[in-house]
Amino acid sequence: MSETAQPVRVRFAPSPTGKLHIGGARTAIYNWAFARSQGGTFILRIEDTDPERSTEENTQVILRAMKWLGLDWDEGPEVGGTAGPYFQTQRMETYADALEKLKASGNVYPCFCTKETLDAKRAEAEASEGGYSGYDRTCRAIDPQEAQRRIEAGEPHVWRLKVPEDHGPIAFEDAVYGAVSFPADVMDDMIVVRTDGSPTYNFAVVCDDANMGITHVIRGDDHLSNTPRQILIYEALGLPVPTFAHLSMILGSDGKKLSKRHGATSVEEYAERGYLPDALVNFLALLGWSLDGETTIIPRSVLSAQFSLDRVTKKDAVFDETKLDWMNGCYIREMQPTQWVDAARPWLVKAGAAESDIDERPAWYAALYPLIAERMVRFDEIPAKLSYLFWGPRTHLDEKSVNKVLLKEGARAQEALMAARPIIADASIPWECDPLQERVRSLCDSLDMKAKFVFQPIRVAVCGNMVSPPLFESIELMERDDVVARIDATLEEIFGV
RNA sequence: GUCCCCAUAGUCUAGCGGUCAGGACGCGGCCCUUUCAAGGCUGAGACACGAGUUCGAUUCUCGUUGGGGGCACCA
Repeated sequence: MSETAQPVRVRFAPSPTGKLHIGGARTAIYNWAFARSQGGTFILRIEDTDPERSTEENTQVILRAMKWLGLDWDEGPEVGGTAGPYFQTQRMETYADALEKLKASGNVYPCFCTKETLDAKRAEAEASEGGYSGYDRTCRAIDPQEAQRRIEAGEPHVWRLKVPEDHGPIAFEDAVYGAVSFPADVMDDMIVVRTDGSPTYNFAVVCDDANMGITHVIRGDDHLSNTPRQILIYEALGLPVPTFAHLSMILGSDGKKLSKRHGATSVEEYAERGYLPDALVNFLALLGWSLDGETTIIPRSVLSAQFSLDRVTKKDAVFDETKLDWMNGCYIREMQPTQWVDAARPWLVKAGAAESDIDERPAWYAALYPLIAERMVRFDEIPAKLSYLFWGPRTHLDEKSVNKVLLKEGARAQEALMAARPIIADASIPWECDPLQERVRSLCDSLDMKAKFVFQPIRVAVCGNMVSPPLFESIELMERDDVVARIDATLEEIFGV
């Protein structure tokens, strides 16, 4: 990025036609990281020119997702900026100005062909041997005087770019793909302004990027073929062409473009399922970029300092949720207990905690962290894994666990439970993990049982399941009477004593 | 159909003419252990194919095959 001494300005430009999806999020992350690493400016622009599909609600969802991901923008909605406004629908006069400029320079001409005849021609061409190869330039041949008369007579028309006849191949140096070249003769005279006077996507993008002083256009691969068209517009407008950097696609596990049937595709859904924004950012950053090929846990501080376009891959990447899970677990294990409580709050409530209780006993909730941190990868596992802490005196026995640990062991399990019960009920023993555990361990010796034959029945009785966080660390966090009550209930329910 | 792009294990990737082809997820084994995890050690697993260029190709060129994207008065 040395050929331009000017400061870096990049933008992420989503259309509010849906939620922020995974692919868009990665594009946003790369733009953000590139701006941060270059000391540049990161701009957020909303491309809402499609009134049919754009909604205010989607705009809000996108802004919320950006904030959740921690991708702060320097210019854009809510923060403003000198290159605004940042909604395309509010920049209509800039497109009108650009059109006037193109008319004046003769780089554009009116086209009176109706959508219907165009569609018919295209259908016909597609059915024939050669296939469709773009607009046939019928109206380009119309005499300017004649065209002017028809416009004044009120005939509906669009404006098309007059692609130079003698234009050589359109070549550019993509920051990711390297040298890319398109033959100019396959470019048709694209529509730049529609019948209703609104700009088409390619035209609006060029106007905005130019007016906003964008130096690097970092966007999805699906725009690679649009790039030569946009370059033609830059040229017609006499504007400098920015550096382009195209990003490969993110595919689903079946190698097909990521879509609804692959499950969660929006950032919002990942938040709801209990992924940490730092983990998602880290994971997405690595989908097409590497720091050194070795490092996988990359904090955003490193990302924002070390990101570089020359380490971006050209190959499409498959989104592998298994690895995201692992990475989320890594980030959970690095949290501070109080931080974890904050993040876990909605799921703790689902597990049975009262909001007020979380506020009143922060230390107790923070104590859950060491019990669960290395046993969870997503926050939505919390209800299933920690609800036993909120059962009070009742227990909810898992059938499979009962069969395997209590019924199958029969007398031995009953014996262990009955022997452990007085220890747990003994008020002279401090209600703490270590002394309780110590006493139960020595019980194993006196009963001549292996530890698991004593611990597992207690675990099932108290936690309801043969799989749980550490037993006495959990018991310590509960009330003695409740624990005893659960053992009694189990004894009665399973063994009838 | 046409134009453009891509190609290292199941997945994410390192590599930029000579490497035991490296790392991570996942998978197998062992250790630890009251369950499950986490952690440590360890094992299996890849250069799509075919021609060139070269003393030597994963790496450079061409072709084949496979995959992806564009070709709208959508963005």
